[in-house]
Amino acid sequence: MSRLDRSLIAGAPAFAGLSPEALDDILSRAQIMRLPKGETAFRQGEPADRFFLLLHGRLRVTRINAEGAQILVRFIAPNDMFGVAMAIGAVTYPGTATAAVDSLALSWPNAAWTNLIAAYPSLAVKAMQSLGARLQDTQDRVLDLATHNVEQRIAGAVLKLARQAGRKTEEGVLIDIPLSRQDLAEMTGATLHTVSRTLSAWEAKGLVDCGRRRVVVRDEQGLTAIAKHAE
Amino acid sequence: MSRLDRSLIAGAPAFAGLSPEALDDILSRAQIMRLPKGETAFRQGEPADRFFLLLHGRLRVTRINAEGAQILVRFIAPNDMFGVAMAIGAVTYPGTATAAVDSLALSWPNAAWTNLIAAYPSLAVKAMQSLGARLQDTQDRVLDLATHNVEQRIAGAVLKLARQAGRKTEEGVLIDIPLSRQDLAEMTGATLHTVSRTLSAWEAKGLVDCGRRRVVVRDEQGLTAIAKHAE
DNA sequence: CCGCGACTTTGCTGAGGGGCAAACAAGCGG
DNA sequence: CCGCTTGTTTGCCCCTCAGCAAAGTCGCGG
Repeated sequence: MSRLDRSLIAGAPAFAGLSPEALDDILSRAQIMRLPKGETAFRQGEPADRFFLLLHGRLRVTRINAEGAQILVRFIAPNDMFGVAMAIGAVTYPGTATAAVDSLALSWPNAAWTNLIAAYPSLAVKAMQSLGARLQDTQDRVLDLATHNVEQRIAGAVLKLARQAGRKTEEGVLIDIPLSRQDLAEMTGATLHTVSRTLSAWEAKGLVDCGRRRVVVRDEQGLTAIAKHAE
Repeated sequence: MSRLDRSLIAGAPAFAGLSPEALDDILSRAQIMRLPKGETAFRQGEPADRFFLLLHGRLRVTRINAEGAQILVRFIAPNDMFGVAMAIGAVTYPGTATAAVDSLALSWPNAAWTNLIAAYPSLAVKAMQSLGARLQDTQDRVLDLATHNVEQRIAGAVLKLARQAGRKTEEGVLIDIPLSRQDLAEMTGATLHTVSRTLSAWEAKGLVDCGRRRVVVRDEQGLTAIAKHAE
């Protein structure tokens, strides 16, 4: 088995500030895995036996309820840790993580978690902070759902994605993840029909430019205005 | 200054399993505070310099956005820790905690957090788990908002409150917190008008019995049916 | 190069529920 | 015990948006 180079994880905030030896130690317990587009790292309800770090690509995390309704919880970006169910005391994964594009991840067995945070306490602090940030985000989303209408919510979601996964092009900011109308609907609590209608209207006004699973933001200002205060 | 007795915090899950000496040590750095009904432990946006443990009473945590829209984030029960902004790397409190009834809390300066988790690592683990549970809860709430209609959401909220703060009476399960229509509206993303109409309809059907800031669940089964599947 | 499946668009309809307005309790302080 | 503040109820209107239906399109796999 070829050794993994420590540069793989040096960029992850969770491991920031650790010594090269520590990184090597951490890496020595990791397993690398390829996740071709469409494949899942784990599924909701499965026993949570490993945790992960995304090296490359993007994952989509979804959550489904008893009635079969689904939401898109978040996109995972490179250097994000995910599936840390053990840390939060969950025995099963609370969602499903699917590769939105061909991706590459490291994974560790759950048993490594306890050892690692004992050896590197900063890891626990970082994990808690990222959990806290996600809690804030999720609470903001509740506030958004409770107080904004659909058009405002879609605008907010698109702007957020543009910030998280935007790539500048000559036409505007391209959201660099395959993003269907259905995805946007599951992010905003709308139907794909309404999302489609809304994007069409925006396209007519020159705010965005979109195609099959593709959205380009042309007028960030305009969208921000809609997100804040639908006139 | 009178010493605080360790029995005060022995019941808190965060401190479960610690030795009496540890509890005394932790208590020695704490300050006790009375929170008469209506008073706040902290307000959203204030610099977060202390964290808390509720000893007695109930607190209501609210969060408000730039436009002035407000949601009720959660109720804090005795033995819950709250305001642990430092642990999650927040410099200001992300919400406002107000006493819903006369309450009693302990508080520690932020500086104590680092010392405490270093001395008692189980505290960090517990904190992470409770944070994880809250994240799960909040994500469920997003799913709820995105996929259920208002009546289902109100039913869900009432049932949850009955479980968290219910007290059996001869008429049914009384929710033992002053709970206005407005509160329920802020929990479910509805208007107080709609909440009022819904409760009136339920009262007519004998599902609940309610008055000023008071709700009694008479037919838990019936409410559960509504929450799951509005016919 | 064709066919099929996945994704998107658009029209129509109706109901859920928000906004507004006003009347109505129920405590609380004086 | 009265008046006022705070919380609640209810009616009416109208708009947003989901539901249903059906017709495109794009692109991949054979």
